Amino acid sequence: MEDEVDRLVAAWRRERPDLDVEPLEVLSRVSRLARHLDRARRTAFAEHQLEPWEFDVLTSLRRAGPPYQLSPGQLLTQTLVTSGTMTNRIDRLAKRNLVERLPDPNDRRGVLVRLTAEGRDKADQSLAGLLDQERAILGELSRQQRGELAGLLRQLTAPFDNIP
Amino acid sequence: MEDEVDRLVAAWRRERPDLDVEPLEVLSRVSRLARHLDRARRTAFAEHQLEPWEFDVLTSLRRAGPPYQLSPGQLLTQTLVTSGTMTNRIDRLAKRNLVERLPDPNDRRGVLVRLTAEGRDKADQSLAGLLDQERAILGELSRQQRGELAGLLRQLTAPFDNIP
DNA sequence: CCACGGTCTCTCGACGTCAAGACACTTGAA
DNA sequence: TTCAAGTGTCTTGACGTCGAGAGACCGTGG
Repeated sequence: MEDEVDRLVAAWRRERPDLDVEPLEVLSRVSRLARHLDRARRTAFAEHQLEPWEFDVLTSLRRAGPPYQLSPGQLLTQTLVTSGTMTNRIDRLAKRNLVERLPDPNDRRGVLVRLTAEGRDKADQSLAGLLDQERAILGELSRQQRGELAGLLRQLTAPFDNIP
Repeated sequence: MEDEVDRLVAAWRRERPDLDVEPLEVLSRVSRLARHLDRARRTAFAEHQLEPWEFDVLTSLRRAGPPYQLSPGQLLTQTLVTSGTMTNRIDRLAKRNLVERLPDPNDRRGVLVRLTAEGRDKADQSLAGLLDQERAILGELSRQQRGELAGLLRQLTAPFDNIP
């Protein structure tokens, strides 16, 4: 089965035979697949009246375990957005009563963001829905292939996640 | 080497041992890696005074081969953006004299977007830079591993690229 | 005890994207 | 020929993100 990247690579080989475009076979697929996933997630979350960005923040807090609170800075590294964006996100989630902002008792510059009961429910419900959808997408692959894929991707993400 | 997704999955297994979160091992890595790549591309293109979205459009036209022209609709499917976004992109690229808009001789609703000589140069220069950067990122993997990874990713992208 | 660089969060303005709809044109069937 | 449905592009308004910088606070070294 051919995909858009196969066509893209073939076109480059025709137009620029002097270049080695092999890296695109991997990384263009990563970028394009991520865009497809974004769209699929958006429609999946719509059932729960949730935007993808809301899911990202709520589930980061949910994963932290009781008492379900993290600093904005910790949320930054998990969600890969800038600080201005995170401030905005927390504002909107607080307005919807899904999270609340508390002063950090150990650092008066800091703030802690805590999940409300309502926010926790939303996180739990939408996670189940997301996993169902992702299982369907991965249905193409055998269990072993999924394992291989995860391992290869880890080798690429690890440098980004550990060095900076 | 551990990455952020390993930590994420471990946290879910602790907090929600009732759920099978294995799909995240693959798809969360895809999404996160794509964000890292976006950032890396942004800084790489800055040397050429080019934004990632400009690169996407210019190289789509470049790949088309002489006379380097495509309809906005064809550009949509290649870049995975909406039509309103593409109109806006073409406007800005035209203002920078990197592309020009021509009436489609075969369809009076239609428009053709053509690369200017300047636009073609930009595309060629920035592609070489991108490939260098991507090769560095993929340096972690052997040639054979890159091939496996590309093949597995193709299985996931093909349904998105062919069905809709 | 003070000073200073580092850290944390927030503010602000500019920008790019999206979704939905408007409009003009095309196509195929009656 | 005519008309209705389909197609291709553009317009509009709302929204989310980014980057740079400000302000408050921490902590180490002198």
